[in-house]
Amino acid sequence: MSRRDEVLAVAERLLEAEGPEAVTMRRLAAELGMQAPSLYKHVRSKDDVEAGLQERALLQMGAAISTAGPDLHALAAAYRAWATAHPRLYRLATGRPLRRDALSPGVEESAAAPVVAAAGGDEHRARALWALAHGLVDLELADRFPPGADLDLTWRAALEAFARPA
Amino acid sequence: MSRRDEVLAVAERLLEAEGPEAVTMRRLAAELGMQAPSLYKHVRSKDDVEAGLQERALLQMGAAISTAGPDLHALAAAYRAWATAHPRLYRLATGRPLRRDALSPGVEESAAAPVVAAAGGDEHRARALWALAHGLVDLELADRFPPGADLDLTWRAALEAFARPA
DNA sequence: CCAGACTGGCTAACGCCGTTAGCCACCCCC
DNA sequence: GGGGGTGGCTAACGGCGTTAGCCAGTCTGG
Repeated sequence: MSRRDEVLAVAERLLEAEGPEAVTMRRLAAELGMQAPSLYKHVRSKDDVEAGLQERALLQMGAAISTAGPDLHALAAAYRAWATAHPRLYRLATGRPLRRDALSPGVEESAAAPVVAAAGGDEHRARALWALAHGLVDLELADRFPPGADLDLTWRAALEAFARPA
Repeated sequence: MSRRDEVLAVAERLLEAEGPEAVTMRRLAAELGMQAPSLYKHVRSKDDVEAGLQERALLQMGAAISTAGPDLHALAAAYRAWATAHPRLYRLATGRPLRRDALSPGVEESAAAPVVAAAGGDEHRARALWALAHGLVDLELADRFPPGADLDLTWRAALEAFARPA
């Protein structure tokens, strides 16, 4: 585990526990028992830290949903479960543009593969399904749905549209 | 137009023209020909400014999509058109939690009404449709789709699932 | 007609932020 | 045993949101 990964691990823990405003260079450094400028020996910038968190999120999420198999409902459940278990990491990862050049090769594809499989290989259907899941999660995490709405039912209604054969 | 609304108008213009990092209290003040602390005579905090922008976005977007009528494709096109015409305002508005207490009453409902209508009155279908549109827009604005993907086709594929009768 | 309050500007300052420059102790290898 | 890389440190800069405190103008009630 490189020093950079240690920083990222601390950042992830801090982000999830106390929210994005707690993830400052000074705080990260303190958590690692050092001073803020020393962080720059392991990490290029704060943006670099966030890019690292984004990649971590992609990896974790890809792993989580690839265990679900090709069933649409199982896949959706896994997606939703991971996102709500790591809400701040999810929002940080999807909230910033994807830096493909800073990403280890293959990460993006392997995270997308289960979705494409569940969509029967149709890339447009896969993207639509992904967008549906992301939209539901994102709106839920941003408290956009009226309080008391039964989101289980909403997910069922949403997936039914996709499950129905053409 | 109250002084607060003037601040919000400048903030919106600045946000869309130069991005969120340009919307600072000092910059806003300069744009209005005053010093930063004077802003606090018209606005409670920067968070208050962002809440105001969120409400503005909701109002504008509600107006934009209510002109589309009950047709699913027209509604989706209007939604997508507004979001891509005001990408940073869209992301700011959906990126922060909805402060219902700071919202003029009725704003949320009237923005949601066209979607519910297009979904045939089914609230779960309406939320799913909303999430689908939001997800597509949000992922596109965050550069998550592979470059070169034909998003028009993706939107068509997505809407077909919802248009198909049960 | 004038006194008082209210409005809306100002300067100075605080504590935080990310980041850079420059320094130095340690350790490993030739 | 000396040289260079590694990984800490302090000091500092400019920018951020925000507060305190001040004051000129205006408007209003007696």
